[in-house]
Order: sequence, then C-alpha cells, then structure tokens
Amino acid sequence: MTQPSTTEIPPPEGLERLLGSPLVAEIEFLTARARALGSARANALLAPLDLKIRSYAVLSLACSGAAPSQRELAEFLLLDPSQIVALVDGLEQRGLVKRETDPQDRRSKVIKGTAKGRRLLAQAAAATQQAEDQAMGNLTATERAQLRDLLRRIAF
Amino acid sequence: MTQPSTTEIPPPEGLERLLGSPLVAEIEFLTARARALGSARANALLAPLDLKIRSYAVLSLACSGAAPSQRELAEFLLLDPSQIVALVDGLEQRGLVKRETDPQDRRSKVIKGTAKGRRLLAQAAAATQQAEDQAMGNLTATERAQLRDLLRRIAF
DNA sequence: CTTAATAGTTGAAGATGTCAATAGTTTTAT
DNA sequence: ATAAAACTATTGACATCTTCAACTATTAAG
Repeated sequence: MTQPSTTEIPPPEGLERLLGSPLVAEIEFLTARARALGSARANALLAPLDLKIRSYAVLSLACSGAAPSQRELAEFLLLDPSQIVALVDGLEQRGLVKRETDPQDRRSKVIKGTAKGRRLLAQAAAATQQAEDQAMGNLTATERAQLRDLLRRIAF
Repeated sequence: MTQPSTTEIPPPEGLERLLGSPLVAEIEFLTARARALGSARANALLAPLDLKIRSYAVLSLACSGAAPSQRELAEFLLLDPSQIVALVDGLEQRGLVKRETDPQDRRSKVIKGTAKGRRLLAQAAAATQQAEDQAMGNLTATERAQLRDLLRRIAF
C-alpha cells in the first residue's frame, strides 16, 4: 500500500523494452501521455462533484474575477466556441455561473461564477490539487516549480 | 518573421488578464494546453504523409525493433485495444507494417515495420522533430533536456 | 479435461471535435 | 447616415474518438 491510489492506472510492466524507443524521447509523446494520465486521474476525482476537467476549467476562470467572455474562454482553452456554449449551458443550469451581456459590447456575454459556483470550485480545486499531488508524487518542490515554468513556456 | 510558423496557432492576445488565474498554475491545465498546441502542430506537419500522431506513434514503435504486440501498444499508448486494431489495420493496408502471430503465444500478434514503413518513418520523424523545434523554440538545450526528464517522470 | 483468463476483433452508444449557417450587434467604408 | 463587413454567441450536422460489451481463438490453471 505505497500509494493511496484513489484512481487506479496500471503502470506499464514488462514494457521496459519499449521505453528505449526513440518515441519516448519526443516531447509530443511525453506530453500526450502525461496529459492522458493526468486527465484520467483528475476526471475521476472530479466525478463526485459532477465536473470534468473542461467544466472545471470554465468554472475556475469564471470565478477568477477576470470575467471572461465566451470568446475569450474558447481562445484560452483552445476549444471551439460551440463547445463553450455547451459547457456554460451546463454550469448555468446548475446555478454555478451566470451569463451577463457586456454593456460595452452587447454581442458578447461575460461569464461570472455565482456564490454556489465558488463554493463548488473550492471543493473542486482541492480535488485537482490532490490529482496534481498524485501526478507529481516523485518530484521535489523545486522540480515541480521547474516543470510548471517550462510547461508554461511551451503552452503559450 | 520570427517564426517560420508553417502551422498557425493564434497566441492569446489581450488575455493577459486570464494568465493570472489560479488555473494557469495547475499542471493539469498546462499539460492539456501544451498537448493541444503540440498535437495540432504535429498533426499538421504529418498530414502530407497521411499520418496522425496516433498512427505515427504506432509506426515508430513498430519500426523500433521492439516488436510490440497489440496489447503492449495499447498499454503503452494508453489506448483501447480496439483502437490499436484500427490503427494497425490502416498502416498494414498501406504496407507500412505487418502482423506476425507470435509463435510463443499464437493469440498475440507482433507488429513489425516494413522497409516501406521505415522509409516513411524517417520522413515522419523529421516532421515531428520540426514540430518539437517549433514547440520548444523558446527553450535552451538544457531546458529542453530538463523538460524531457521531468515529463518522463510524470508520464510513467 | 474442464474452467478460467488472455489477445485480438467487431460493433454499438456516447462523448468530442470540426465546420458551416444564422441572428443580433458593432465596426468600417462609403 | 447608410450600407457593407466583421464579430459574438448559438444551433445543428457530421466526422472522429472513447468506452464498453460481446465473441473467437488460444493459452493457463485447477
């Protein structure tokens, strides 16, 4: 019982043979695998709150005080505007966020978290924090900071 | 013309407001965004060769000399076995890989790259290398190595 | 030798991704 | 001022990806 392992993801056993493949040296492959593992974990931990990483991301940005428009959410999350519609619809129906037409530009709608949304976000953030701890369990604090910085520089 | 930018992905402008959000500090979000940008770039560069990152990964492992079975490919690439079937079907029909029933265990089929497959892989690897250079353009050689190592440690 | 487990395959159902078209609004050009 | 062009959110269609439950052939366990 070395790991609490709320979410079980089988580590590759007997695949050491493949670890030497040139593919494993490619950033593209490594980010894809890290993301697959990470999102599976995070989704599992968010499931009890009826959230997925997507809806969590929207909720988080909505509650951040930045008051993003849907267009901005789409650009920032690299999603199609139509997907943002669906995500905001879901959150709004649950009373977690609200749409406000921007008085400056009545075409765009600004998304803001409600009090209920902020309460749920607090729990959700704890869940993703836990997922992150699981993911980076092998890394020291400085290594985590390094990884964060390097990722930030290739993610924007 | 600071970037050749074969693939155009709009950088977030005017979204500095969102960069301060707590979400941006989360590894989960950063890997998701890095992976979205990276796979879009890689897919665009692989498109002329009629490959996607998925089929490229299978081709690469098939040509690596490791002679993986389909089950091993599924586990290593974190894909459902049925998806491996489809991927190998596509590559096999193009004469890029072949299935060989393992004499040790006639249930499992070992995937090996053909000469034609290895030729295409050479071009494909150049393409993903180019994608990687685009992705990590801002990083020094040591930073790239650091990122690779850190990713490897959270990706397995 | 019977039973249970495994590898590959097929097909279905749901989720995601991509794209075109539309209505309402703002910006630009005339 | 008016007309044309551009932009935001929305809807709906369609392809792709994901997930899962069967099924066959083969191997392993009891």
